Amino acid sequence: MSEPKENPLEKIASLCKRRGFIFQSSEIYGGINGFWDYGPLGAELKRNVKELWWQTMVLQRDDVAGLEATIIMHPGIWRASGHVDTFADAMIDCKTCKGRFRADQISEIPCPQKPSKKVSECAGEKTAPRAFNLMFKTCVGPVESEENVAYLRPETAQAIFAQFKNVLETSRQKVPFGIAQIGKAFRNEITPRNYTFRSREFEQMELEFFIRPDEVVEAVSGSVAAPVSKGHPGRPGADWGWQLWHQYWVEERIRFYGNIGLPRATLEEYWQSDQELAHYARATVDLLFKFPFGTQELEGIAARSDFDLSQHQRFSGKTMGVFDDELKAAWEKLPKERQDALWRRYYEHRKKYLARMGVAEEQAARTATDDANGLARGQYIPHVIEPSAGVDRLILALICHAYSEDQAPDEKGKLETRTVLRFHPRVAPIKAAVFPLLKNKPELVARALAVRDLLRPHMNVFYDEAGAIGRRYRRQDEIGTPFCLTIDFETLGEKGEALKDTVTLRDRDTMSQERIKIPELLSFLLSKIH
RNA sequence: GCGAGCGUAGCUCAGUCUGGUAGAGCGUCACCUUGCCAAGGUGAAUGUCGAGGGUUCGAAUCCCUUCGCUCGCUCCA
Repeated sequence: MSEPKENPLEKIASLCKRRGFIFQSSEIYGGINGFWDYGPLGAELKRNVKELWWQTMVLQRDDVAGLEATIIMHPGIWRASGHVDTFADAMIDCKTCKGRFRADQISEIPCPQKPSKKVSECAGEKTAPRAFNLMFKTCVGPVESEENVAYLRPETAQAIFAQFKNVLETSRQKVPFGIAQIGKAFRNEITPRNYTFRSREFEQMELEFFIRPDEVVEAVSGSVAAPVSKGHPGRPGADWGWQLWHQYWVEERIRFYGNIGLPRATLEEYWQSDQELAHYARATVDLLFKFPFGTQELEGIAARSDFDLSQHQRFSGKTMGVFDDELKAAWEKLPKERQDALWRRYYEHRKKYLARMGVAEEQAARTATDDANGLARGQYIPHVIEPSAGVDRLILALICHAYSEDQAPDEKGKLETRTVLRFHPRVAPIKAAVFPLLKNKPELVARALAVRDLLRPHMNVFYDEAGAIGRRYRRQDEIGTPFCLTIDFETLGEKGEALKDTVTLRDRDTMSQERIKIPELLSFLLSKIH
């Protein structure tokens, strides 16, 4: 109880609170489980990360468009996505064996303690069936009733699918292209754990990248390029099928993490096995980070086939298909046997999907035939590659990775522990701190404020004149500020013309100092933070 | 949801067993000092001891409830 904290996560949580990165939500009322607030520095850090993602995924590309959808949507969306069914099972707990079972399965599942008997027959004391819904529920309109129940979205992805046609028509994009969104999502987790890692309210950065089905690629390009090696496959080609697109996005995402200070070596790629894959997924790669509490997922890059758009097409009755004039033109020129082969493959995929979703055999065959006939008219439902990242767990990963303690000599040469957040300058909440060497010298203060004002329009800078200079450096180390600028008597020209108008530039990681001319400061710092 | 442990200042913790109404270190703020890596001096602010209820003349301390945190189960589309 009185032991000093050794768990790194506890040290990090203390630092985050002490310095204003992360607070517990509603703390003055005792807190609320699974909800976290970002303080001044955390808010800057998160803004930087989201801005970099948006820059990388949307603004610096010409094949991705943005979207910002509502949190509350038509409940039909969650029926189509499967969330209402899979989230809303009635569960029964056994007080004897501590097991939890779906109420509709207790006569099939064997009791964990007495496997000879089914759960419904064993002697364990059981609770009444309880609704177990992981989606937050609310009512639209002032009257609370079953008819106006709505849910807070448990993921941002579905809004992208629901608005797919609107975006397609207004953005002047053609498949392959993507729709990106950053936004809040809500899950009523049973056990929020591990600091902010699994929260009930969290933010996602998701891209749904729509591609041609392989049959269409083959019809248009003659063949589907196969992945040849590991690593980034380079610039996208017209003959890429889903496998290359999937590999491309895995590598693009790893690059992104490298650019914000999580190099490849800090991540682990985990390819889900066939047993783990969701039934509609063709492949899913999780990008994992080694948190102090275990190696956990930061992002999943899933090849989701045409499942999502197909579901919304079936449930909404609106077509989610696209018209592709290249396909139409190419199809006409294909020899009959190639047409038939591609038709057959597309037909089988569609029929398999429909059958799995419970569509009757005959109806499935009819619908799949219609779908396959669409190919000749240039019509198909796009497939999708989904890189989906959690912002808050990325923030936590950045802080955990940045956190370090090293030994630095103090004034008397004694070694002291120095706590440093080694953020990449791109994400650091404060880019540069500006100090007058002494605060009781008005010339130094005035000059320091002038340097602050020079930089402030371009980056987040922090001015500090309180305390000894060493203490001010250490304060900035602890919040991850990469550069400190000290205005001293050399700056004022007291040590000769050569040093006039230069400042001390102190580096957070090496603690080394160099002189830099004030007119060169801005371009130097911008080169480091961009 | 179940079981165990914990909750005292911004942070880390002492005080709880043996009821007598709150402390330390660090941090923060102000002033002085300070010529480049947590220096020194003086002063200050901050706790309904997680919350609610009970026992008692008196509760941080004992009891109950509740909320929160941690760990183990469970769950994890």
